[in-house]
Amino acid sequence: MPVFGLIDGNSFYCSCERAFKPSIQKKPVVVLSNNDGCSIARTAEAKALGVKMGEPYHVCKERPELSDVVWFSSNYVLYGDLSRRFYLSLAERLPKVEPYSIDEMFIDLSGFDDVAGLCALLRSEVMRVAKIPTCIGWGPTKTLAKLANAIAKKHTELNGLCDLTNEQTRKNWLDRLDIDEVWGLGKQNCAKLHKLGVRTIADFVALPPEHVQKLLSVVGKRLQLELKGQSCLSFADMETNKKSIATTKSFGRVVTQWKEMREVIATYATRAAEKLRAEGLQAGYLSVFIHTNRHSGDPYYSNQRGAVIEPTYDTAVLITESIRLLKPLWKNGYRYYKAGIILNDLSCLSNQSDLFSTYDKEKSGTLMQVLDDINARYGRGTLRPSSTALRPSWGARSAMRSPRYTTHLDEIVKARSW
DNA sequence: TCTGGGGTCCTAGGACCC
DNA sequence: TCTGGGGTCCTAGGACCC
Repeated sequence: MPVFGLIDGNSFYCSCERAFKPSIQKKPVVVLSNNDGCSIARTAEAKALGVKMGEPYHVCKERPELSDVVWFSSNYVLYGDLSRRFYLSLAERLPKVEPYSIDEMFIDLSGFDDVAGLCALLRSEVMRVAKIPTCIGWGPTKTLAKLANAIAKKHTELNGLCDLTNEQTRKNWLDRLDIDEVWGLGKQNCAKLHKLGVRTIADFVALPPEHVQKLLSVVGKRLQLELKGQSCLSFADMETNKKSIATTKSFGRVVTQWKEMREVIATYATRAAEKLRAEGLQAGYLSVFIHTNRHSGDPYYSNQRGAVIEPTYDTAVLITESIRLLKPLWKNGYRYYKAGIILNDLSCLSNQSDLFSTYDKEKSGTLMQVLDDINARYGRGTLRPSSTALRPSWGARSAMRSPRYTTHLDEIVKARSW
């Protein structure tokens, strides 16, 4: 029988910040979203003080009881690098590790005699190598592993481990836990189920499957089977490619001029193209959106447009197409606050020139390779299209970003300051 | 002044085809 | 009076996740 495990980092972004700052080990720590907009990671101490997930920073700042909180702008370069170390320390000891997000991985624990002993070892290794405290849950399906992990996190007396392979143990928990603990049952679905009087996970599991499918589609039906111990979600094939690549960001200040918006879109398209090439992919569908801020009281306007394009990974082509899509979206007089580019219909790139191609793919490939090589060596933005901005005035704020300790030599930890 | 960014999967409905 | 049906592809939008 397969055993699925889920390991995840506790308050991952905060733990990354703590890894290089012993002075904040016991302090309440919060990491903020892009643009220092709202809270996205909180330590237990910060949660105890009442900092909510997604709470705006400008509101938190005014609360006197939060004066001791240590705030950080997000530092994705640092978190990404520690996530890589986290992954490597697991991959060294396990046959299959499937990263699910930056801070959690599914692991294959099938066939081990002492799973609890192994998991305790994995936790201490991740702590040693990446300085990240973790929890591990496991069971016969992914959904149960995820649930076990949530239990381990909440119940500190379990020492970070929770085993749901035993049917009786499982039943005890399912009787006690509310349906909103289930991975995949969100607000809307829980509301539907509450209307039917379904409260606990055991209640949900007891519903007739046809009934569940009618209410929650095949997703709900699958969830129910998974909770019963019948595995429907297998380990993902690591070869499977991404379905979409996006660069969507709010600005550090509102944008009101067409000239600036054109620069935004060119910059985002350039970044999206870099991500695309880093994955060895090309895109066959491109969409662009812009909107104003719906919270600010400004007149709200939001629009989006997409188009099928000849599959490409070429920055210049993607910029041209993006600007073409942007033109009909633009309306003078609005205070724009966010824009984005989304690439879809991704396929592995081929260098063979298409018979009907309107541009020279071989030449484009060479040029992009040179561009990426130079930027890899000398830093992103060393070589860039003239329509883009390197440090634009509309760029995001991140006043409280910690040093990128592990990836930038000039930002390395100082053992002693002179 | 100030409320994230980047993903996945599923469904419905229109266009088009024979 | 009676005016097909079934299939595919594309796109938009909803719900969910971290």
